[in-house]
Amino acid sequence: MTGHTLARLPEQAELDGAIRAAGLKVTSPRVAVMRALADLPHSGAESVFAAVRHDLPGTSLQAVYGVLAALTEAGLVRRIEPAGFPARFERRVGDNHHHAVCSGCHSVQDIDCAIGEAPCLLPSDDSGFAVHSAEVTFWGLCAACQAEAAA
Amino acid sequence: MTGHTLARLPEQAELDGAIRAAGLKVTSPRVAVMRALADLPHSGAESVFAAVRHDLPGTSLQAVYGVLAALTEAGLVRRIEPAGFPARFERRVGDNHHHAVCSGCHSVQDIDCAIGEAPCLLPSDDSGFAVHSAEVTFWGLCAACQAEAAA
DNA sequence: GCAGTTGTTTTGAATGATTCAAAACAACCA
DNA sequence: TGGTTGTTTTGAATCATTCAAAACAACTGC
Repeated sequence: MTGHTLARLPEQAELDGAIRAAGLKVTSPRVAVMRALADLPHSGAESVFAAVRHDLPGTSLQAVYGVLAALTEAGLVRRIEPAGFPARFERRVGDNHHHAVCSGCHSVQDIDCAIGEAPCLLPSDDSGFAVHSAEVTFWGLCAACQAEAAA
Repeated sequence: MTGHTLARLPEQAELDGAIRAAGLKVTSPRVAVMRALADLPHSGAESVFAAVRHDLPGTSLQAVYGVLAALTEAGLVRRIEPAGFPARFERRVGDNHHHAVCSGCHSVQDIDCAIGEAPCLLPSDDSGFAVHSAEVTFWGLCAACQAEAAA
């Protein structure tokens, strides 16, 4: 589903600081969710729940939803919602990057801005529409699924 | 919600032909859905249902869902799913155009390709991802909602 | 260090969009 | 015009997500 990154996992203090800096109370479910997303970016609520449960049994799914909502609201995580799929979350925020969704395995990968810097897109004729953000989703097959399809 | 276009409404025969050409049986719910979408593009299932009911009472919501699914499958309509909203449908298919969603009134407007012709977007680094399509959603305020906000 | 306040999590239930399944029905072909 | 096949109706289920009240825990100030 979602590829495991080899990125360094953040320290406890680092996560605490980020959460506190966002004006939120530091709680174990929040830290656990942040850690889970650092480990497995583009996870859905259900996957985050599974990961959180692993080192914090007794955590409820609703708590995970609540935490994800709070973190998203605070700008600590970003929510993406590919058409036809439950929402996914990631900690990479603030840069205007985009996503590629594999139609085969439903994995999501980050894609840097297609053209130049953020905001990298502007409509050719906006008819007076004031653009605040642009969201790009690429659909196709990831390298692994192409290989499998070739076999 | 969704702006009323002034576009010419298609003739019965035109709709029948399109549906038949797609390999589907021509039924009144299908014609009614096509007509509703010609009248009000970017409508959701619920709005289409309301419009269809108007001249075809007795039509069920499930039938509308079924018709929309069949027409989408056949390539006669396109389904768009802005994050956080129920799916919307439109008859403009085959060109790779995009959408602007107003955060104020939730209306959707078509936006022509941002840069050049379709496919107008390619990732800068695709890591072997084979892109089949690119979907762009602009978020912001439509002209009307800007005017209202200014007052 | 400890109590109060405020915000968070738990528990349990509800919601909304969408889909499934079986039976009644209608379009199209011969 | 009848048969076949695909479509719609009817009724119910599903999934992701949200709501609400009560139990609880983090932070503030003492």
